[in-house]
Amino acid sequence: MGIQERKEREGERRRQQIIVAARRVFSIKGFNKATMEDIAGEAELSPGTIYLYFKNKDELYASLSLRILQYLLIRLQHVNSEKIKSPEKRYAALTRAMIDVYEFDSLMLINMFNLQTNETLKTLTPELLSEIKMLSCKSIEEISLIFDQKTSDEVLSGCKSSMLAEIFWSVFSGVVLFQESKKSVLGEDKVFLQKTLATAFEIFELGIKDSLSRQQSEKGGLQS
Amino acid sequence: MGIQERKEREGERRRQQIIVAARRVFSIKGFNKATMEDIAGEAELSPGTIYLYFKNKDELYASLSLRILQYLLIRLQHVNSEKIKSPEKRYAALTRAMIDVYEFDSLMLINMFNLQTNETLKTLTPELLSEIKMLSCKSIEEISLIFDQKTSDEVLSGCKSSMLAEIFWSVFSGVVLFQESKKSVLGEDKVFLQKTLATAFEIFELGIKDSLSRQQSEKGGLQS
Amino acid sequence: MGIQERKEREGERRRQQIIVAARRVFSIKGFNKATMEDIAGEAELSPGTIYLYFKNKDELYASLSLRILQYLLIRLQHVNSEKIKSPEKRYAALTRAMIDVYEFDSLMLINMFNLQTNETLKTLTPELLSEIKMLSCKSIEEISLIFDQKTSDEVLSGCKSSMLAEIFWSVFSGVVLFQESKKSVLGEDKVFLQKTLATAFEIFELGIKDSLSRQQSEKGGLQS
Amino acid sequence: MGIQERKEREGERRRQQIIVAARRVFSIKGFNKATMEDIAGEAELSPGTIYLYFKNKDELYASLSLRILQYLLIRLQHVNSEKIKSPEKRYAALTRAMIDVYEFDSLMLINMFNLQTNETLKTLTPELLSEIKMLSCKSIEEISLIFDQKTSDEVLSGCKSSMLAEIFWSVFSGVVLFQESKKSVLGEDKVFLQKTLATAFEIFELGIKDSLSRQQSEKGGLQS
DNA sequence: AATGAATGAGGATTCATTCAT
DNA sequence: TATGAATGAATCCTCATTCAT
Repeated sequence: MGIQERKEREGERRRQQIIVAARRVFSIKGFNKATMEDIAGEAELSPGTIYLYFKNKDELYASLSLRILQYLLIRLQHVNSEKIKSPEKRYAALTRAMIDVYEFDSLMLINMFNLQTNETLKTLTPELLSEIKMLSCKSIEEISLIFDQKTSDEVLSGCKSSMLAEIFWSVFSGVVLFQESKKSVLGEDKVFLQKTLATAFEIFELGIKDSLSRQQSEKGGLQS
Repeated sequence: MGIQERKEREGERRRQQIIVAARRVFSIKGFNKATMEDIAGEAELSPGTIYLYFKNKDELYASLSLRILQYLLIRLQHVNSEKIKSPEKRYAALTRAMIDVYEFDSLMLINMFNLQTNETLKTLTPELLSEIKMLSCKSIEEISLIFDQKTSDEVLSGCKSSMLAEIFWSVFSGVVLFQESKKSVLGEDKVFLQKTLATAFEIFELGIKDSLSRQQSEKGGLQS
Repeated sequence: MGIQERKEREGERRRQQIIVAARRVFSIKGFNKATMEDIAGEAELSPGTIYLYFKNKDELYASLSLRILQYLLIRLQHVNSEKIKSPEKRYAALTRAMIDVYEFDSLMLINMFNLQTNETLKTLTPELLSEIKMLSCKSIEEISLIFDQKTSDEVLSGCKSSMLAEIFWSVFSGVVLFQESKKSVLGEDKVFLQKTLATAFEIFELGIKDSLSRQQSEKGGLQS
Repeated sequence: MGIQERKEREGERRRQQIIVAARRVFSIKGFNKATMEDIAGEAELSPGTIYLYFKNKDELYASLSLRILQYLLIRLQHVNSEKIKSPEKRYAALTRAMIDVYEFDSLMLINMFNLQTNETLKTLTPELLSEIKMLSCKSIEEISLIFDQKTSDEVLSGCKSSMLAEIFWSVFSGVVLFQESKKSVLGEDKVFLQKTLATAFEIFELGIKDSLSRQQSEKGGLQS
């Protein structure tokens, strides 16, 4: 048992070793220009070894997303598990969670966003694909839940909260990707992503609050 | 001259023919998996012919972005040229412009957002790259100007309006990309992108308004 | 039309050029040890060109069999079309046909026999596979027909003639392969295959004749 | 010594274990497509272990032939050692021996026939190669001897009997391989190989008898 | 003796790009 | 200008074999 366990842990370490190398190489060279040999070299392994842990290049790339998605989901579930009553505090916790995720591994986060609108998805193992889908859906649902709880006492339907969740997620991904693109296109050196994110979330929060209060008084607005 | 002109116009038609085909193929297969032969087949031309009009695959891909960026800039400049006084109406015009751009060619728009954090950028001709940068920057500036005019009479600094512009841009791209990713990852069939976009902009607008009014009274908040 | 035609003929020439090279290389190095680069080199083409005419290595290998199978079928159909009355002469024509096929291209013939009991079959295009099956079946049927006509006036059922055809075919392939193996295993230099084949066919003929005459008198023997 | 012996016996058991697994895998996937890992898995051993018992893949494959060849030779020697006088009974014993060999291990038999015209031969150790050659030659010689004895009192030269032996061998291998190919190419489900073999041998026997009797009377025919 | 993770050379295949027509 | 056959470098991936444990 102890041996079995140690071996599995050893294998997991290898996987991480490869993932770390792949992350570095992919983020420098991009998916297409990065070769498996590059990654093997970065991981100080031979190319063949990578294939002991990942079926092919596409799956290796997609696996990068998995870790950040897992972290994201755990972080969001944690927010919900705290059963925060005040909507404002719940929203603040959500915002904090997203920024945490970003800080946890921004490179992988960007990889993930790229993956999601990418041809690579179409060539993945069904297992990996459904794992990614499952994690994505669950995360959106958790965000939705945060908004749902928040707005349940404020007369907003569930359908509305899922849309809020999607928009919130969009704002997040949009800001992250835009900041990334600024580096390459707009030539900005220092990126104040956190500040921008915080501002974006703040604007978003204010907007929702206002929307809610208007709905209470007018029973109109966003529902249409 | 007449002949010269007709030839040029003929050439421009060919370029468009190729661009249209490339747009279709790229949006179905993605940049990496799409081959020049695919595109040539779609355009009912031979591979060699494409190289008479585009230096290589990367430039062809980048050209797709160029057209939409040009349209975007023109649309934004038009908003500003109208010298709308009321901040609310100016914001509404901006929102309308963005949705126009989206409807003009959503496929290319998505391509462009992908391009920005993509390896493709790294291999472009300097001319094309700077063209893209220039258009992107100008567009952001135009948006910034819209917010600037809006808020100039509302005690917000220029730095603030450029950040608003960036966040607005992020929200836009985030929503567009998220809707795209929903198709492939989340498995949604019908996508109500326009509605989502409208809602996102509405929330954003409410948030900004609230932020502004709070600033007036408290002289705090977002500036920090 | 003339241009179209010339191009097609040009393409067919290329195919033959590749097939000839492949035949040489496969027969020297065997399937596994022969590389596509070897074949390309032998054909004085680049590796990529081969893939314009053959889907992959397996299909190229299988295509070698196609030509000999086609020749075989035509040769057998010709025998049947001659409507030879005398059973002895019909059998002689069959024997001659088989030896012709062998002389036409013995290397390809051996390749074909190897192919038939080979894993390669499992990875072919359905089209190519069914082409091979069709040709094989038709050839056996033609042989069967030769025996059928021969024995129709000799009280043998169709089932019997198809078995005769299979055994005849087996004798043929067995002799060919054995002679080939003698080269590599038994170290024989000069191969008297024709003589051996002729003898085998002669023995086979005598055996059938005898069998038939016995059946007539005894109504027993082979049918059981 | 006791320990030594037990170890050797243990080792021999392992060899057999591997051979049995290899036979299965090779016959399902063929030589090229079968991997050492496949075989190791089938034998419930690790890849490394196989290399303790067999020098490499080629030798393992060749070893499969060795066993059947050894069995064949013993069986044929047994026929000759019986000193059967009647030519008919000797021939019947030969036929019985061949069918025995087929039944002993048809999979390996087919493998062996494939081996003979295969690239594999070219990479064997000289020792193994000469072992195979030796067994093959001896077997042919034994068959030849059976015919020789048969025909010695029937005025046929030794050259003639060796040719008979080769043809007999060819008929045997041809029928076996053809039946195998029927499975994959002709799509037959039930294979009446034994019956076909019996028929083929019967035809062959009748042919030889007839040939011999004709020779006696005419002093012509096959000798040429 | 047995393992099985790691190796890395080797080969099939692809595809952007060219160029003779 | 247009073609599309040909190219061949580049790269993914396999798998027989090894060797430290």
